[in-house]
Amino acid sequence: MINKAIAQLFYDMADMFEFLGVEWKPQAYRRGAQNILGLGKDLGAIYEEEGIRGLKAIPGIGEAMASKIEEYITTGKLKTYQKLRKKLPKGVVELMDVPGLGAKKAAILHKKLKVGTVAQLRKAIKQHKVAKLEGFGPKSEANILKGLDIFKRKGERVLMATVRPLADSMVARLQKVKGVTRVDLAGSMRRWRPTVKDIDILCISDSSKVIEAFCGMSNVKEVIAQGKTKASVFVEEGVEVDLRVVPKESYGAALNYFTGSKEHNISLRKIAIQKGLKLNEYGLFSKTRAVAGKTEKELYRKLGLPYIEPELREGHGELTTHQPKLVTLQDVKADLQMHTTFSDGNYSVADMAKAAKPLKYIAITDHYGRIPIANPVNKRRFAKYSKAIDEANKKLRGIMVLKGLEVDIDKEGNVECEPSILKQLDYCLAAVHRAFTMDKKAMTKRLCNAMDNEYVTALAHPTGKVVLERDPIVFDTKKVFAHAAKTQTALEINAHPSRTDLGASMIQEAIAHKVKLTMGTDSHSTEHLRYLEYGVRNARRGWAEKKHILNCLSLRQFMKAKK
DNA sequence: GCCGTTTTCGGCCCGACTGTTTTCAGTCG
Ligand SMILES: Nc1nc2c(ncn2[C@H]2C[C@H](O)[C@@H](COP(=O)(O)OP(=O)(O)OP(=O)(O)O)O2)c(=O)[nH]1
Ligand SMILES: [Mg+2]
Ligand SMILES: [Mg+2]
Ligand SMILES: [Zn+2]
Repeated sequence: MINKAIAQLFYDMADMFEFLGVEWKPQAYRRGAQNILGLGKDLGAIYEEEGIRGLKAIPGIGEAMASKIEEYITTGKLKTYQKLRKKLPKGVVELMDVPGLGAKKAAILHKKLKVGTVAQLRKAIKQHKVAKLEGFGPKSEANILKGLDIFKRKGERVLMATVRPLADSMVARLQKVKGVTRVDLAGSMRRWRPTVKDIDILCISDSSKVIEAFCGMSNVKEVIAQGKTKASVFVEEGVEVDLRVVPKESYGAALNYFTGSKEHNISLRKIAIQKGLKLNEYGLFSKTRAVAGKTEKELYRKLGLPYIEPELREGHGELTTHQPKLVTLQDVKADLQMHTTFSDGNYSVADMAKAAKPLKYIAITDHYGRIPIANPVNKRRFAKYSKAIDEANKKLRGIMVLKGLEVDIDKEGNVECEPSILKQLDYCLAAVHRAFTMDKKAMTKRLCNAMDNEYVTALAHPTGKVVLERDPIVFDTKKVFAHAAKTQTALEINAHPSRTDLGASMIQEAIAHKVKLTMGTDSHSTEHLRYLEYGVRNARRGWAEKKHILNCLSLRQFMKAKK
């Protein structure tokens, strides 16, 4: 999709406008970018079908941005962006990425000291030139250095799954503090974003004692800010943790505020204004009288809205689109991707099956083919593999093991496995494991060819991305999703946190194309089976319902419904 | 730059914490 590229250009333009002190355009461009990301439909397709008018129908996109989108679609360039960029090279705007430096201060540094990069900023501080500037002082220098050396750069993110245990333990520690009656994870963690910038924790307490306890925790390396109602710390684990403390009667409003997203919050606050009310983290107010605040449900109701699930609160149309009943973990009856000692897994077929209960069925999908690193099953070892699954099924009670494989797709889209083997499978995953960079057209053809194979049940981790590490492969989503629907090939929601593939927006797009989805944890050990919850949360973020995911079916129905 | 059944002009979410500002701007959530 071209959407991401255009949204990024708009975000960059917003930063540059902000740096230049231009009013309102930053907000406007960010809103436009945000809404483009939440579209679930390709801008190119919209332009093709409905032209400029279609583009202007997108909220936050008017004359100016629509014609910029048109320019980018037709020429692949954006003149306004290039002009701005010429004036403000990346290094200059990146000054705003230093914690504590915003547009105003960055602009002063650039203007008065000719600082154009982070390295030059460091040098200026060493010469104590910064402290002499108006609006700066000795503490500013120290804080900027801290920001550079200790804290993360703005926008730097970590995998949510890696910090979740830390977050849970900090919640548990806060629950033990005297006077604290409730603690919740909030922010992007409560929304189950695959990556997070920080850990946000909300608690109820009438005293600010909890703030002292929080800032004094053993893993706190640096206290960034500490006040009466909130504090921010940087912990040894290398992440920022924000705590917000409110009284009981504000808890619903505060949980809503701190869960976000920012865009969702702003939309709710605008609705409040329209109703002559005011919404903040303490409650919903008519003049000074609280109309709601204790619970989130009450808050949404008083705003005339249904309760919105946290996973949907991204400012992606959740207030104007009917919210379906989203899939839940209990709906999922099976885990459809995992590995055993037959390839690169650490446990036997029976071990994985027993650990996967109370699921009703699983697919063992060991690697097949030639990648030596994954110790793949091959033609010679397949009989033994097949027999092991049959034997396990004879002994197992309450869970059924499907015979699967994860086979490679070659550059042309051929599935690298003999039909004589494929036809013995209950469930065949095909995946791109090499040659990730290809021409878009060729990649699209490659995936469509693979789906033409009558034995391929689903494409595993369809985009091949590794979160924060490897970019997705590039293909024409419209063509691939249409072909998946046509050939009845399912697309996988790989639940492993570092895959999260398909991701939320593509899940939404796939559903719009009537594509069937499957879900698998890609477990290589029994420990990984719990990642199924991440898969479900990701599916919910993609607005998926039970009916969209094949492994919500009973085994019998699943066998009938799959390709 | 975008938007509107009370507006085509005048708004655009609202509050906490920090530092050098002697009364509040900047940054952030
Ligand atoms: N009303 C309002 N709320 C905000 C604003 N910025 C942040 N919040 C709220 C919503 C956020 O979800 C919550 C936590 O802020 P964070 O900066 O930690 O963002 P969030 O956790 O959503 O994402 P992250 O993964 O941390 O980048 O605070 C804002 O400008 N206005
Ligand atoms: Mg956060
Ligand atoms: Mg935060
Ligand atoms: Zn794979």
